[in-house]
Amino acid sequence: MTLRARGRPEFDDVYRELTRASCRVTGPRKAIVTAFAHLRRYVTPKELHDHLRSAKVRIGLATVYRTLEVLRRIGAASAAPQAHGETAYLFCAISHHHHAVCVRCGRVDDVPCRSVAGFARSLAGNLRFRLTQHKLEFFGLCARCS
Amino acid sequence: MTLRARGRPEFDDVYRELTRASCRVTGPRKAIVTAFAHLRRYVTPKELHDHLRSAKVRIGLATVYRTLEVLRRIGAASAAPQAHGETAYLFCAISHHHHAVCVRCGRVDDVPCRSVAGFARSLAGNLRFRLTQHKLEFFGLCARCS
DNA sequence: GTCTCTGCAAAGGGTTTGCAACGCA
DNA sequence: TGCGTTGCAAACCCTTTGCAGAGAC
Repeated sequence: MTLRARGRPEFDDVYRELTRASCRVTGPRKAIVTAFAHLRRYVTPKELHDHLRSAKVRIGLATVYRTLEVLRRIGAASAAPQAHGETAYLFCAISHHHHAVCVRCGRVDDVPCRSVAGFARSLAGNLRFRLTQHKLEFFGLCARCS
Repeated sequence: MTLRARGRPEFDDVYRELTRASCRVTGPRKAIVTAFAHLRRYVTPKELHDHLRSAKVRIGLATVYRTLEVLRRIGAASAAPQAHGETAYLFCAISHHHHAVCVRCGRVDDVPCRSVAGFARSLAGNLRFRLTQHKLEFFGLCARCS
């Protein structure tokens, strides 16, 4: 397993999914998608809103919240509730994968979901990512329930 | 790797850690620890508060919040921010480990953190836990930063 | 033209804080 | 007795909602 840096964000994929979900491709939404994809890290709605405003884009905070929720619904963003109560979002490809988050610069690369064996191998040294933390949780049925 | 059901909660370990952290072992804190450990699943502060009140324990919601934060700090609880904005807490042993959460009954068992190889083996069939979902995220330094 | 989206402001809801009384150590 | 803790209520802050006007298709 190797880390695959995301290429140029494919906005068209996102716009297509929006249309498929009966959502409109509006100016504010395009501005949000562009800034969101450009940042390439987890951002809070407020952060994204500030970013847009400082780029002279007149937009409401509520619109950022609503758009991020829509993007999450169509699979173009992943949400990560933070400890402080805020929710951070990451622009990402519309497919199942994991993330490798750099704790220094915040950059996020996609980690394709192959097999657990591949995961183990990568930990042996192939992964060009110095792991310092991992978060792992299992969900399923315990012995009594299954 | 096998699932190890937590034995009788070791309250004394918790009280010892509290003392070590210059925190006092008070009546309200004992009540919270007892109820918290008894529940053996992720609970929100409000849920725990309601549980205590219905058990005729007079206690303030703010105290529950403050105590859960203290327990998290000393390692006796793990916090999991929820999608809705709430934070759920789980009473757990004071050592590094993972969790196996039953999606039906909510029961949580500790999964000792051995090696990744052990993790892979367990997935091959030793784990008496039917996995239906997993959540995995890496934190560290990317190639550029390290 | 229709139906969704937008910005603004107010409401909502979880969490934190200020403070005087309380109670471990 | 000293200092951390508690309960209550108000303050805080992130997020959602209501609504009238604007805009996509």
